[in-house]
Amino acid sequence: MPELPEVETIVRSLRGGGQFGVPVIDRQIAHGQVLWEKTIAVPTAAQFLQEIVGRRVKDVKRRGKFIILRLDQGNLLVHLRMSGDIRVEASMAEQEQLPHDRVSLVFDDGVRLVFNDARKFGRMWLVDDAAGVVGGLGPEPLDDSLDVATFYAMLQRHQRQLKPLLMDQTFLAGMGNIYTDEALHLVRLHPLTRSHQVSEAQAARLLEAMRQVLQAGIRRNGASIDWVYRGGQFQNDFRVYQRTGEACPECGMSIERMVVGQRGTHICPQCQTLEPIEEGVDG
DNA sequence: CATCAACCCTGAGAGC
DNA sequence: TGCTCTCAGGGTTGAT
Repeated sequence: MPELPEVETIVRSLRGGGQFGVPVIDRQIAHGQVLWEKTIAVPTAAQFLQEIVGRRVKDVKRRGKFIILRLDQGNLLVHLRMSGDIRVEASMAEQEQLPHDRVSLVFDDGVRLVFNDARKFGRMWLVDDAAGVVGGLGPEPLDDSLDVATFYAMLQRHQRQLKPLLMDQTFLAGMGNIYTDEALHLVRLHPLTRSHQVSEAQAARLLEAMRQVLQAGIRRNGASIDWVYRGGQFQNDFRVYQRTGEACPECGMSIERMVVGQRGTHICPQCQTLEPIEEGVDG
């Protein structure tokens, strides 16, 4: 499931130097094709096809789990949701229509960017102002401007279950199911811990743990789960995610699966208890 | 405000 | 083999 590290990997590729080989920056869109209309969230598919013509990609950025292609006029935003993926085909020879292709953009030199999405949850927006789409997002967890005091204060403002709160994109932008489970295990916090009961010391360690797993994910080009998302290696480093029944890397206890906020959640029942642990938490 | 169910979808795995 | 059923999962919406 594309989360921050997977999206970051794709953004870096689109900028050049990544697995796509061909950067899209400075390329001009000659025309587009929409094979599944609902993929275009804004405007209508027909308007999108009309308005996208002639626009040039000036930059590619990430905000939370959104890919933002800054154009010479306006912005094209992409959210991969569950199963979205982007590929760039350099030459006509390698261009082919694959199952689940939803939108393709052909540049004036023949290079093609294709949005493929088996589950059809992914969306694209063509808007003047990106803030209209991503304006409500919380801070970036990897941004240095998010310090411990700020993060602790954010947790104090809510009395919610920790895991759903961390995954709430208006609270923090980019955390998904995988990296949240991994970070919580790293700091031995139970996913049902009430956010306002997290101490400042725990908040500091949690922020550090989130950064640690996100950066590890980026270094490994993201995580490839099942058939979704290709090229990542971070799935080999999972501590608890999808490791139900396997031994906790810290204590050897069997990893358990539970449901929190309607999401499959993986914890070590020995390391991550709901009762506050005053001793031996450091690790 | 916090929580939850339903919804959008389809591949995959289980059960038969 | 092949059919049917169930589920996962990010995010939105509406209800409690």
